[in-house]
Amino acid sequence: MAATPSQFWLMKSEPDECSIDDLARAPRQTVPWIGVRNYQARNFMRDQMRLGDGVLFYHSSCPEPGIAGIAKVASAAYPDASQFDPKSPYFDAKSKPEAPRWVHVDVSYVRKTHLFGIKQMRELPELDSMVVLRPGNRLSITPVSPEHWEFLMQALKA
DNA sequence: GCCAACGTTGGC
DNA sequence: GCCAACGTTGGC
Repeated sequence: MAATPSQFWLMKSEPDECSIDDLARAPRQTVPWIGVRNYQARNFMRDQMRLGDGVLFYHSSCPEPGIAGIAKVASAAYPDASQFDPKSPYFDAKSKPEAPRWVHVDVSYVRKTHLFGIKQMRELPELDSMVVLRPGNRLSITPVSPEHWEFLMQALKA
């Protein structure tokens, strides 16, 4: 049974760090979405994400930015261990184990798509209200409306 | 490597 | 609690 997810997200990942292929090859095809150090993005994961939510897996900061695949939310939010590791680039000296500042969810592979580039996205009037396309948007996690999700599912079939 | 956008920090 | 300086993001 594959219940239709009710909420949708776009999550940016640098393919140098974790590409859609890396996700497909990961143990149980699941990765912990560590390293988010932005409160708004954290709050989406902590307060709004639910198991099974649909995820557009987006490659950023790379030669071909765009949607590279489909994933899903695979856990509730839990503390990000890297914030307590002084050797990690994500270390946060101000975060205490008894009150972790940063949490994250796990994300699981669903399928790879052809790369749907940001340029292509910007050319489609159907998508022009997507949060991720707003000028200067820097949020690594943005909500996606059911309409945009449905449109993209159709567009990504081909 | 440039630069616009914008979140965060810290002095006041 | 304001706001300037600074750092980061991310497309180009």
